[in-house]
Amino acid sequence: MSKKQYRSNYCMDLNSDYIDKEVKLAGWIRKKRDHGNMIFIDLKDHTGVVQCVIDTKNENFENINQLSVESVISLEGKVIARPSDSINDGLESGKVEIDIKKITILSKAQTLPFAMHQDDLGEELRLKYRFLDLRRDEMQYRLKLRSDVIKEIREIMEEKGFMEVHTPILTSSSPEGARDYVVPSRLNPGKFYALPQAPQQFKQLLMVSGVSKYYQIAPCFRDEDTRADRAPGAFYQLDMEMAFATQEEVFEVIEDVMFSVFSKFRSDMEISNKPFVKIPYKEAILKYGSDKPDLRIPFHYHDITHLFAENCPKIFKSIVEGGGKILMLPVKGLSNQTRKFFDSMQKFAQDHGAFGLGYMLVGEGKSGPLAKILSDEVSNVVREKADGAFFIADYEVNLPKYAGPVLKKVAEEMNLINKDKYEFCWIIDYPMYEINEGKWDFSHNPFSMPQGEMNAFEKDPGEIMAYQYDLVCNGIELTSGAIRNHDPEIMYKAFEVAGYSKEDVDREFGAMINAFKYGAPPHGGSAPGIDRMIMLLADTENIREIIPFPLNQQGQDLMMNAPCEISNKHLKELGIKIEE
RNA sequence: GGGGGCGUAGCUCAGCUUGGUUAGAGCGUCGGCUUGUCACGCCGAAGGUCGCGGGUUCGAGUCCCGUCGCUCUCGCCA
Repeated sequence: MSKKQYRSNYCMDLNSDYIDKEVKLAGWIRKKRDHGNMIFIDLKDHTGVVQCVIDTKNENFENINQLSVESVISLEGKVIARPSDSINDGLESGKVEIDIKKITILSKAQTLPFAMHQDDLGEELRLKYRFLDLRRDEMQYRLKLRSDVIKEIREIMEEKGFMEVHTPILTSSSPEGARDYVVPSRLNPGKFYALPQAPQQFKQLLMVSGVSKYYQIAPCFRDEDTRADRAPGAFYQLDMEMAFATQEEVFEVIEDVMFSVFSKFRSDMEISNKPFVKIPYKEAILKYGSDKPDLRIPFHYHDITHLFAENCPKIFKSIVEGGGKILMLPVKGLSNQTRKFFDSMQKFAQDHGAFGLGYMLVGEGKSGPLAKILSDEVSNVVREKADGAFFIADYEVNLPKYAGPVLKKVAEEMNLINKDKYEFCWIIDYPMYEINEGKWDFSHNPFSMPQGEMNAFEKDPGEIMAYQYDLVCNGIELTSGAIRNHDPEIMYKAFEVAGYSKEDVDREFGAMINAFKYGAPPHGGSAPGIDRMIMLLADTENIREIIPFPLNQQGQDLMMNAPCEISNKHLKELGIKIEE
């Protein structure tokens, strides 16, 4: 077997410089154009396509004539200039073609379940034949982008002095968070490993070990139901953690990574300048109705509750007196919208749990359902901002359900989202606790440090904020992070509020609480979702488009037939009985 | 677990509203013709358990009930 048995060049290498050179190429037959006594072949490899030509004078003619598309061949031939009237300017190799001398058939292809150029295929079919789906140009591009993004991330992190450490895939189940994927243990019958939902505890333990800056391109496993931006099975995070770091120092690292990666791979887009905007959680809810605001939308809610102090219409009165808010959403161009538009927005809001969605237009005079009810003072405030506004009256706790979706829906329907921007923002000052069925529960990560540390607990739990932050881009949550609680006493106290005894904490989080008793540096970090970053970079609506081998919505791999049953022998070895 | 949408040829879909002769199209496949195409062209052919089960009806792809599958979404996602 000679070293270059299959190929001397790649398809896209070939241009006018190679004319009259003998070359060997290998790849797939993407297209055949049969002219009877002459056949054109588009040969495709990972670099692209080059046209090859053969006619009946060649003894290999019949071999090629019979070959199906997507068969794999190696061919030898001479690079020749195309006749001037058949140059293909749409193809990089379009000035030349290969005059085939000899071909070797390396692998015959059956008729494909779908044609390579089809781009409207059902997802089920694509996943079943993912190896073919990935052969298409669009998917090849996404594979390459994913690889390049991860390479870029690694380079930036290494340059900043971070060290990659691999953490276990088989670990123990944790009572907090999503459902775990579990793996039975043969050596310990009746016991189970869990796949890590994130390397959270390990990275904090690494801090205690004296690692100063840790990162990992880490797989995370959560048994959750699917969403367009959430894949079942595994997803990847740029997991990172820093010792002796403040929130600002973590932000600086993440901002550098995001800014570099997004500018490098989408130079056509406008990207938020560093430092990214910081929005306190409470403000985000009142301004955007969401802790994942899409800042490409050029309008937001305004709290105008104060304008209703004296002259409050009946329908709002009980809300205002009960401590609720009146929010105004001024939108430029609103007065040009049809009645049908307002009706559909009203229905949309109600479907999401709103009591109602009033509006007032102030284009020429006042109109709309609220025009008669609202004071001139209010309409003047609207007029300062726009020609019309929606109004919501509700308690703060109800806002995320519908105020955010309404804002987004209005922007989408009126086509007011700037698609040429990546708008980043930090959401900071998350509440440490929230009420859940009458008791206090962690609203985010239980390992976050409460602001004020031990002194925080002098406040009402609902007033305690955590050093907890999210990074959001175009309405998509890219990462959650926190400055951690490294003090066992504060941790016991924090868990006590959420109803955990000291014994509970020792039992459930033994490794970490124990480690913190042996000298733990203050530390904090974050974990941007790599799949979501690539989704934004590749402009796909669905996260599965940028995952090479995703599971479907039922958590199945239709290509590999996973999950699958296992033999009785296998089950017995694991000490497992399947209940019928 | 709840709600919406979809399921007809290998693929993408039309036909269903208003039940009625032999269920169509494009792409793909197969055969024939074709020496300058590059979404090659022209002629022809094969290919269907209309997801599955039941019901209504003289008659069901079409209407009704059930069921399965896919997909979007709510719950869920410390």
